[in-house]
Amino acid sequence: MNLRQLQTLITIADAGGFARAAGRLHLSQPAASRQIQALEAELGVPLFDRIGRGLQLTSEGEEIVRRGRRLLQEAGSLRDRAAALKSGLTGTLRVGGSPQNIEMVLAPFVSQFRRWHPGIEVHFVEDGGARIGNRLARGDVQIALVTAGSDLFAGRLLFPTYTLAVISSLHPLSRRASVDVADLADEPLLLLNRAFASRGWFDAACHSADINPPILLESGAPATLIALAGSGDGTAIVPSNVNIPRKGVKAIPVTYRGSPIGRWAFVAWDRRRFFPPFAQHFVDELALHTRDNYPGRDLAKRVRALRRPKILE
Amino acid sequence: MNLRQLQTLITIADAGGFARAAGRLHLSQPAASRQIQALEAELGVPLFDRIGRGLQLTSEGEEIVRRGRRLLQEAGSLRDRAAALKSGLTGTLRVGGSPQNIEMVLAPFVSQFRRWHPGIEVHFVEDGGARIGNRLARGDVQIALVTAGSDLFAGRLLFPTYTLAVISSLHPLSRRASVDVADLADEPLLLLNRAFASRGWFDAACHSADINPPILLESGAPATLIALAGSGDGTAIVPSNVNIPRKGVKAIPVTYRGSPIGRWAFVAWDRRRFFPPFAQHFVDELALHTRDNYPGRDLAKRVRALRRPKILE
DNA sequence: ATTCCTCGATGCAATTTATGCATCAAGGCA
DNA sequence: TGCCTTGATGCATAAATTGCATCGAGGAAT
Repeated sequence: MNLRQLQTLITIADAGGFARAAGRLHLSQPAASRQIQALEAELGVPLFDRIGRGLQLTSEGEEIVRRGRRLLQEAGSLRDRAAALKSGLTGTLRVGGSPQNIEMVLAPFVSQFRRWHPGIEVHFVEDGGARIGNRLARGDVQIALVTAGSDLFAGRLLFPTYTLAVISSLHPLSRRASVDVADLADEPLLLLNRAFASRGWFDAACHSADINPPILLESGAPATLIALAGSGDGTAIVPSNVNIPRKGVKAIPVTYRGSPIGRWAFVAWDRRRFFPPFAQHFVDELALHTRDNYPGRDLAKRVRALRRPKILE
Repeated sequence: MNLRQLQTLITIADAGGFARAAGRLHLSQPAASRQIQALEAELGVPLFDRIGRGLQLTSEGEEIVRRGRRLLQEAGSLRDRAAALKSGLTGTLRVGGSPQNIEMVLAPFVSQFRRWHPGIEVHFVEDGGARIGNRLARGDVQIALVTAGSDLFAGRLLFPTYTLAVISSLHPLSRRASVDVADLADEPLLLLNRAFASRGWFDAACHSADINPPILLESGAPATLIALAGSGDGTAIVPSNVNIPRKGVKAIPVTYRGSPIGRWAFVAWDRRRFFPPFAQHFVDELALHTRDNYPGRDLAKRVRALRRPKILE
């Protein structure tokens, strides 16, 4: 059985004759005749009563035609869908990021992206910032917001992410424009756990500076750390892409030897995989969007007064 | 696009590799590879990311696979349905007959037939007894209950249909075992219209006997005629397949030159058309059923005492 | 009754399509 | 580094589809 044969069958049924149908299908009459013969042979059921000059579907034929119509319709819809996917106006896009980046960067952008590309279904995949890269390599996501790259990935820079010290407004350090890791040597610290990429940067800086500050709490929830810092219980170290309340606390860039600690966030995709057109649009528009909108942008001017953050990779 | 290609695509997606899938499909690996290439070329969308040793569907591929599954499932269901139709256990049967025959013969039988063949859908097509033959020739019905045949039709005898005179029990003729058309010469008659085949038989007999009885009423409703006859308003001439009440009236066979006037009813079908197995069953079982059950059977003994009715065709 | 015309079926040759074999290039693994 | 597996490709072969010419049958017109 064959979509072609079914198409022929239906055309013959509609046209009321082999010759007429063959014309419509740009086929010769014998070809149509043989297609129906093959179909009848395979299904084991006569589809037409050949009565003299006329031609009429058997009751079996009628049923096959009904079902064949449905089948062809569905096949057509598949073709249409493929064309839509090809055009880039439709498709499914899985985007990965850390919970913070999804909340602060991707979600706001995607709500706009969805309006501009109603055919594209965007799905978020959330994972710790340190594990997003694997997800991308494995193909779980087509696009990821990361701070560390790989040869396998192509990418595009978006915005810098700094390491911030969040302290109570009453704290003596809160008047400073920046804090060096050395200054934190004796501060009781509120740190994120190692699932956060930013934790790695801070640990590395502490190691290099040869300091070992006391760790009061290690958490997976930045908000918890910030709340404790607000109560004066210590200094929270968080990346600049977290949501920081306007009142009660101050966020101050952390530096090491005068340079802010951080990485550029960039949007990455897998070089080895097919990268559909709408994914390219996503990347382009995201880059445009984050030129002016990204978490911690209000700190950027203060940071630029120090020095440009180091970019790895 | 092709059902075969879709099957291959899906098998590859499930098996996770061209070679493995090719094995399952009893195909060589290059053949599978080329089918996918053709599909990708036609749809214009890459279906797989070939990453090193591994293989993974693109998001487009995933969607095509989903839809392909549905398509193949529907195709399978079409095949199954065709097999069922072939087996003769399922199908649609359109049966034609006069309203009287449908009411008195077909409906009672079909309610039994449906129990024995739950897969067969039986539809009735009702028309005047004189027009059923055309319906059969045109293909509107596959099977018809008729009294007049044709070279085009095959058929099987079922039961005799006599012409009856229905009169009030008070009428002087009501004691007789039979009535000759000649006896009706001066009776006021209640006749069916010419859509009824039986009307033709009676007219022919009157013409042969050279009589011209007064026609009181010509109707399409046998019950009306019988009701009037019951009130003593005349003699109703009806075929023996109508429903005759037990009280108030007597039904007496009408003869011409000593022979009852009538035809054998038979079940007919179109020689030129495919006759599915279940239709054959229908005919066989209907013949069996009407051996002992047919309208007017209680009169049959009285008629046999006269002479066997003439059968035309 | 006869002739003509149309329709679908069939024989046959040609072409297009699909397949298998052998082989290649690339990536993963020991 | 060498080996093994995986998918892609060149090429020859096999299978299928198709078109042309033609046949036989059934209607329609004369």
